[in-house]
Amino acid sequence: MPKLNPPKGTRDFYPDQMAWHQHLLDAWRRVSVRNGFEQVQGPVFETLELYKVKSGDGIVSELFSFRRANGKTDFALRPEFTPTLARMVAAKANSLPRPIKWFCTPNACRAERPQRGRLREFWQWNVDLLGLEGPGADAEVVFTLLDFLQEIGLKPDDAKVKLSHRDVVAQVLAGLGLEPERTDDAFKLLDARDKMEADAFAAQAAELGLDATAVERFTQVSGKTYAISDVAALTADLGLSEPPADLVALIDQLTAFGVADWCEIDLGIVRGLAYYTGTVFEVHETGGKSRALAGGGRYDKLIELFGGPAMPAVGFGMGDVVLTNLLEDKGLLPAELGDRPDAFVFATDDAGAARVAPVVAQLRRGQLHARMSYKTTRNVGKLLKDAEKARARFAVLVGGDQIQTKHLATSTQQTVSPDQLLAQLSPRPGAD
RNA sequence: GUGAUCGUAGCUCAGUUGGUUAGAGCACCGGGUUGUGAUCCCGGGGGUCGCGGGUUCGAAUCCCGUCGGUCACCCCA
Repeated sequence: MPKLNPPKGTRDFYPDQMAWHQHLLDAWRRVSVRNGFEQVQGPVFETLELYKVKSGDGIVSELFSFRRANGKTDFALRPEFTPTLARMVAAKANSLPRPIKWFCTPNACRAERPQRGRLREFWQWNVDLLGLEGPGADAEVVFTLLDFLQEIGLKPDDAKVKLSHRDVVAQVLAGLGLEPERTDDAFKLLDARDKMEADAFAAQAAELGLDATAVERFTQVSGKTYAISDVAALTADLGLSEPPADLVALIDQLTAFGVADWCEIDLGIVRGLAYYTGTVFEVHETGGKSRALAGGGRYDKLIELFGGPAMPAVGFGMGDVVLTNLLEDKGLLPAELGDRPDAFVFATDDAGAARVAPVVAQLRRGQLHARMSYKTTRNVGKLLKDAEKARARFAVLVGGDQIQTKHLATSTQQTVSPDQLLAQLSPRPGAD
């Protein structure tokens, strides 16, 4: 038998890792729900065709695609959730109450070589708000994202939402003399900016037909971030007579949601995707060079593209890999996340051994998380140590003639009758 | 797909110019100290040195190849 390794770029979740993974999924869900989003789910594979709608044939090499033996249909493991979401919304667009506020936390697979922050299988939190126009929807989605970052222990010093707006950037570029049909090329160049030498960037900008002054202004502005309160400086640097209305409206809404201190403006953010139509944003670690923690924006034409009615939409995705890396670096990964037992039951003498199973059964039927020792030793010290290691709230010492409970945090020990046991061990609000 | 770098026990590592049956600490498992979370003691499982060739009387050690991990490029929905 050859070595059976997990496939490249996938992870096995042993109990320790699974405890964190579940904690993360729970946090994503908790934050989504309190922000008014409903959970959805779709298939882990779709027809290959679905993934070509948005991304074209070029996407195929990045997918795990397959065909059944003797089958005629090509399928692919989902590389992202958005096509599924668009398909689901398009299919029932006219019967769904609006706005549509959905979230999900699916896994996704991409056939790329793994590296830091990117694996071949990952989990991604998707939050989408459809059927609602205007910057208020954009801001609510951004608020939800920030609500999570705060929930997980991050502060505005740790990470920032970099906001931009495609129309504003396009407007600025036009003002600098860019031909409208070259706007997409300019977006691509902006997206690649961080990985280019300054003069190479300037040279390519010049190729777009911008003159020297325009290139300089464009370079300067796209490489700079502005505090959300500093739109005046941005306006001046852009040489505009008044602040861009779209940006001002968005800022006003974010301020109303109380998250201005998390946000900054960075017109260099355009996102690679061609389908974004307005607001775009990414979350980055402050000062960090790692890839974006999350990214999203407005995609008002997408539902149409998938055969649905015209419907405005805004959303974002956040992967588990980069986030976990960041939290690990910052020491924010919580320790001891596993499920704590309410009781750890063991026998203190041979007569007690026969009574362990009934006690455990009673506790479990009473909704308690009860574990027991599988050891034959009657060494109470050792067994208590096991109870402690299991992080149980109570040890239950079962002897032939009595049952004792020991609250491990306080070392309070008392003898209880069998019919009192369940009530005594049941968690009370406010207690541990 | 391109490039760099690393592979000895679950983890961190040791292993002398190549030389008997490859070691330690921690972790894990069982037991003891006639028992209450410490300390201590005894015992145990676990490695074909990533894998495959080659050189050699002899390879964890030298050479070649390959696989895997990590990082960067491409791409990033």
